[in-house]
Amino acid sequence: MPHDLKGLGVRKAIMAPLSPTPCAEISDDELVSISVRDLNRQLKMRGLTRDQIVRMKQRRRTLKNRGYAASCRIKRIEQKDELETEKSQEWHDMETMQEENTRIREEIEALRSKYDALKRFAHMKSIPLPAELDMLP
Amino acid sequence: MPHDLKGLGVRKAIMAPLSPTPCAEISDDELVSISVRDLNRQLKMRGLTRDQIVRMKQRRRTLKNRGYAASCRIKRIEQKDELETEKSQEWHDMETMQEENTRIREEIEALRSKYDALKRFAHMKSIPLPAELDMLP
DNA sequence: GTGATTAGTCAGCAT
DNA sequence: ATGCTGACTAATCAC
Repeated sequence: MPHDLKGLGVRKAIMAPLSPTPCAEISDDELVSISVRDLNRQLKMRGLTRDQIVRMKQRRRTLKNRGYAASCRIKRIEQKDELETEKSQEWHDMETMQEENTRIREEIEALRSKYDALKRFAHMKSIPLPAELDMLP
Repeated sequence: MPHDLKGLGVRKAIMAPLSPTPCAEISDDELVSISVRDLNRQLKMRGLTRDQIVRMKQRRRTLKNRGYAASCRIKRIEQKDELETEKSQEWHDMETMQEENTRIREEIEALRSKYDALKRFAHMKSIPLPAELDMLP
């Protein structure tokens, strides 16, 4: 998953002390994005000393690390948001089911009383009910 | 909330470059824990230069910051754990309610068929039922 | 080498 | 001064 290093709230003021090398010509954006092969080509093209090359490589690594750290933070925030979203969704489902449950309980209550009324009616009319119809589960 | 700076996986190797001051005698543990007043007393007692005092104060701040960062991370982890715990608890409650719901639905079904049987019985015996007892809600 | 993660440093905000 | 947090550096680990 190639990550987009841009737009991550970079603290540019801190960059300066990291690049005391006046050999520039290669921007940070290029430095982190071009391939190692191309970078080596570029470094050789301009006549950089061994030391300057090492510093460039280190700088590349640092810039990469900066991006990794940023995406790590973003990931953390996204996971937290996801958890909270799922939680509130579950809470909502819970609420719905709770209501459904209440509704069903009322329905059962209504059924029960209707059944009782039916049995009272039978008793009033002195109609004997078969045993299996006399008892409610 | 005074925080416990100990046992936070301190990278001691990194401390060295921060204290090039040979004026020690005050350990890091003391430095972060004693009050400002006591620290000032100690600094005056030993004859530290203006510069050394500034460095000591800065070092104190850095040590404090190290602790703050650690507790900040711990807090983040705890909050995440809390969220996950609450979520799985809700999931469990959900499961329970789901079962309850199913149970009630079966109960209602049983009631309904019993009621129907009662009505069929009445019809068989040619017993006229009052309208309000003939219809189920 | 790349990417992720952890501990630590520092700046900036709020108290 | 203190405490917290975001952004960054550096170390370390897995691949």
